[in-house]
Amino acid sequence: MLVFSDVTDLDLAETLVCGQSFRWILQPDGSFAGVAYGRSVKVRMDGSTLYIDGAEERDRELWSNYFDLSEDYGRIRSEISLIHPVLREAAAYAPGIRVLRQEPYEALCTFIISQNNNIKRIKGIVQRLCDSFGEPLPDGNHAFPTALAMSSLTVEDLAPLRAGFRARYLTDAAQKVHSGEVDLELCRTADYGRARAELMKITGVGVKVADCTLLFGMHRVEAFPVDVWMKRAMERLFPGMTPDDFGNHAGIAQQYIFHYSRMHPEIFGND
DNA sequence: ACCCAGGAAATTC
DNA sequence: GAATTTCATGGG
Repeated sequence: MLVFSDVTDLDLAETLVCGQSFRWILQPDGSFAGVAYGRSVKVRMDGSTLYIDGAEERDRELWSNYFDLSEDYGRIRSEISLIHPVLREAAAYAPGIRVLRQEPYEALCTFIISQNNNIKRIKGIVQRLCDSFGEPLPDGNHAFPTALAMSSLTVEDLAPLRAGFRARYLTDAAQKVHSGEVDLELCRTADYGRARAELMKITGVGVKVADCTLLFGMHRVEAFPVDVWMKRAMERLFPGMTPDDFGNHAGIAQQYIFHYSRMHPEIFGND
């Protein structure tokens, strides 16, 4: 059991099941069970104390990194709140959202799966992908499969996932990442346009999936993914503004806006 | 039966 | 080149 005290600006429900990660499952006792970096754990908060059950002391840095605990989200909220009053309201609405630092290849695959899909079904496909091809862990869960493990699979092998037309996108991603044709490490440091173009070499990766991969897998917080929800939110809440107007923490602003929009569907109703 | 879902490729105009 | 259609699958 790992314990982090004095944790602020973290709400597990807002952060783990709001559509940035697809492997966390709410348990009957209120904790969240999930796997990251090949570690299967259950996490819960009590006040400002974060408990990670099943984690080892030597992984303290790994989990601190995963939850981005060294970042001061209060300061970031203050800064982005100056950009627009509605952004201030969205950030204040769910101040416990953090941008997780997920594994790059996992973020890539899960957001390939996400296209023209809904979160519930995305989770099911990801679950079957891990159970079928991920390394088994001591408690029966499975790590996210590596690009190596997936590189030898065919679309027929992936049929049980019921991923539909996305199956061939996954095999293409696995092969290009494993071969090095697509360099995920380069995407961490290259200038943004270059990083995005690198990911878009993969069939099935367009601007939006690339932006999500960069934001959630490489922690490129300048990314501002625009999906159907964000497009509506931009039109209704931020008319005339573009992603460039949201600053160097645009990705964090995006998460506040995305969550706020989904929690207020009436904003977009019958015009 | 119809529409939509954290889009992108394929086709058509 | 820009606009439209198609792509599997499942739930409402």
